[in-house]
Amino acid sequence: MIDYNSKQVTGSMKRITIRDVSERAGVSTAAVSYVLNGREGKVSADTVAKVRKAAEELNYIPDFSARSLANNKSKLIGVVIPQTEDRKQLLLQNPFYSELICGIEARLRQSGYHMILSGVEKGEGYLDTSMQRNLDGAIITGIYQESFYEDLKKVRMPIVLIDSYIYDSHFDSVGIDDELGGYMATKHFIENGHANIALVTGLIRKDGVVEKRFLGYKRALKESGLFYNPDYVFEHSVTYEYGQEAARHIASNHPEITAIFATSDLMAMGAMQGIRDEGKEVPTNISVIGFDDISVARMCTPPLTTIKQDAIAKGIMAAERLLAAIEHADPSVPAVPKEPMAMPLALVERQSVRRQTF
Amino acid sequence: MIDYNSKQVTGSMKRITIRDVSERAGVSTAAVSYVLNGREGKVSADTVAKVRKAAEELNYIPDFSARSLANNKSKLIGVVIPQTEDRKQLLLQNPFYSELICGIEARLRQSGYHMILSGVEKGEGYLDTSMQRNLDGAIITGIYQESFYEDLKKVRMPIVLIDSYIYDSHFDSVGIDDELGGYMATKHFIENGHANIALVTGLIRKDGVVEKRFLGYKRALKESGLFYNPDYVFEHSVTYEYGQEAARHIASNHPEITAIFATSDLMAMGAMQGIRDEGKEVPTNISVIGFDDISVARMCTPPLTTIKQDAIAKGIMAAERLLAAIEHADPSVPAVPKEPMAMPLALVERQSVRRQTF
DNA sequence: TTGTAAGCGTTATCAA
DNA sequence: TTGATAACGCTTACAA
Repeated sequence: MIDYNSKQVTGSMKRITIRDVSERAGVSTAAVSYVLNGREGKVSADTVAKVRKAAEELNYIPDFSARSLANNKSKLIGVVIPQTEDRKQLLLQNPFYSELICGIEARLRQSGYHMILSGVEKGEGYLDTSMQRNLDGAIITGIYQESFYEDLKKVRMPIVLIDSYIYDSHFDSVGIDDELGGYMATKHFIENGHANIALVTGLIRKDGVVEKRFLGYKRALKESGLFYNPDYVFEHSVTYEYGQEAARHIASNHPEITAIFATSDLMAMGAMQGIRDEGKEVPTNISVIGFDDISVARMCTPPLTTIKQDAIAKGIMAAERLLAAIEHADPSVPAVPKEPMAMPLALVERQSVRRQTF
Repeated sequence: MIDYNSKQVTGSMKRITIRDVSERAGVSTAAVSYVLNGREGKVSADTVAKVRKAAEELNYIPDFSARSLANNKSKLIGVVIPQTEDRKQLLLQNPFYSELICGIEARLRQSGYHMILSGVEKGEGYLDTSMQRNLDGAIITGIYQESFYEDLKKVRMPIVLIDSYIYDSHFDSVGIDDELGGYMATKHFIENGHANIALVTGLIRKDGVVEKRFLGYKRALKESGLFYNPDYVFEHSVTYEYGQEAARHIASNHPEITAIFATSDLMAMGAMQGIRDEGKEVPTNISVIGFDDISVARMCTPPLTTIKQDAIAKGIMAAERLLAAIEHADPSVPAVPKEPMAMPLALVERQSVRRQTF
């Protein structure tokens, strides 16, 4: 029995290198490199066997830094998610992002990549990080100022944007049909007899998902011949607290409003609380629809009707497309720009919407 | 698909190296290295100025892979969190872990480190990753089989364990006084007149946080002369669903039970739903206390009374101690085992506990 | 105070 | 098929 670890591990011992393996196998380092990288066609079966045996016995573990230096491949993917405004922390509080990350990480690891998860300081770029770390690619979620994307275009690596409507040949992109989602929610209210429907939302920014949901909201109203009232749009931050605040205002100042479409479940849950704060009931007095279908949506009281999207699947898909782009390193194959990927969407009926009767 | 290999993109991006900087500044690469690493005492003020200017003009960005190769410092920290059993995904669904990650990432980035966030396959080790990436340190959350820790001891880097009761001189550790938390919750029930208190919990594993909370539960009972009934312990998985299931069972089969202590908020929320499923009310018929104070705890109905811990602060603290260990690492001096760090705890009274009267 | 040059571990080119 | 060997970009003795 060989003690594989004794050399490697004992505090003062040196790292096992490809050279150690080559010596033990009685071949060159080049041969070892070939075998260990699957280019076995370049060496004899005998050599392959010897190398494998030696590597196994020595418990050889490659050094990715050296690899990265030599061939510019780091097996490292940068993942960027938005931060909270005030504190400098990731917006992981929103379960939607957590699920996204779960999907991304799982898929990446499955292919032997690691994920560097980070936020980005306001106004800072990501170019430095991508160059320092020799990133093989990046997945960017959220929406940033234009200069951020301009920077990103300069760097030579595949990039997948999640939930962005910036269509540029430099970026691949994965999202959902947000306009449709906004339409579906609003339409559902209308079909249930609601006419005065408020929109509670985060900042409506150009090229952001929220803008599209807003557009869908307006389309549904228009299609049904309903009046679009700007006073019914409550726009601020994507937080439970703002949802609550907006709903309180609605419940106390707008008796005619019978429905609230919140562009995220977090806000919808806040809204339900706000309604209750004013002594009213969901959905008896005011109905609510959310967006995302985060896991707590089914756990709250009443369970929330919402537009479901599968964040984990979204993350997996983004990773998948990024990996495809990275591994498609064949310069001879001409580039075919991909259509942005739109993931499926569904209305999940639970108990926060009431059928209005007159 | 986008063609990342097109000439225009490739051609324009030749990497600026330390050599380019040295040539432009008219000094040696050594001088540049000194200046850029803050060892300015080794060179003249004039040289410092020239180097800074040249680096600035060329927009020099160091290559961390090369740096890592040369001096074994990667500025990379591995962060490990548990995975779901069935699917191979991170347990980020539990908001508690999300918050932990927020804290860790923010603190790490502040000091110029990056975080590789990953799960670990069942039965797999972390040794490979740590060697491949030349990690400067690692933060491990959750509890794993013993061989995992044995592996970890072999690798020469500082490691901080979060929420583990494995006290070993190889590891620093950050947690809370879980026994006290369990005691506080149970005591609160007792002070409010409850005598038949159920425990709903994840698997009680040796050295795990749950075991300690369980111990605190028993201590409180004993101290008050109450009978500890093993039938009142419902032990399975840390999920909303199990909390719900257990509570249903309790509500329908144990009319004498008036209180449920759930060892996580997620389970507590499930429990509240389960109680309602059986046509009973919280806290009118059954009171509930949770653990963690995740953000939804205050959003649910009724707002949940719980043992609050600050996950973000916990993450920051863990990162802080890891950085301290890394930066004062003196290879010649054996590490001085630190006392495990215990973060503060508090009972947050909301509306899920009723005062029993007889 | 400065510069030269020898590593660090891999990959990949090019003769043999 | 093979095996030297020159990069890759940086740090750091060691010389000058």
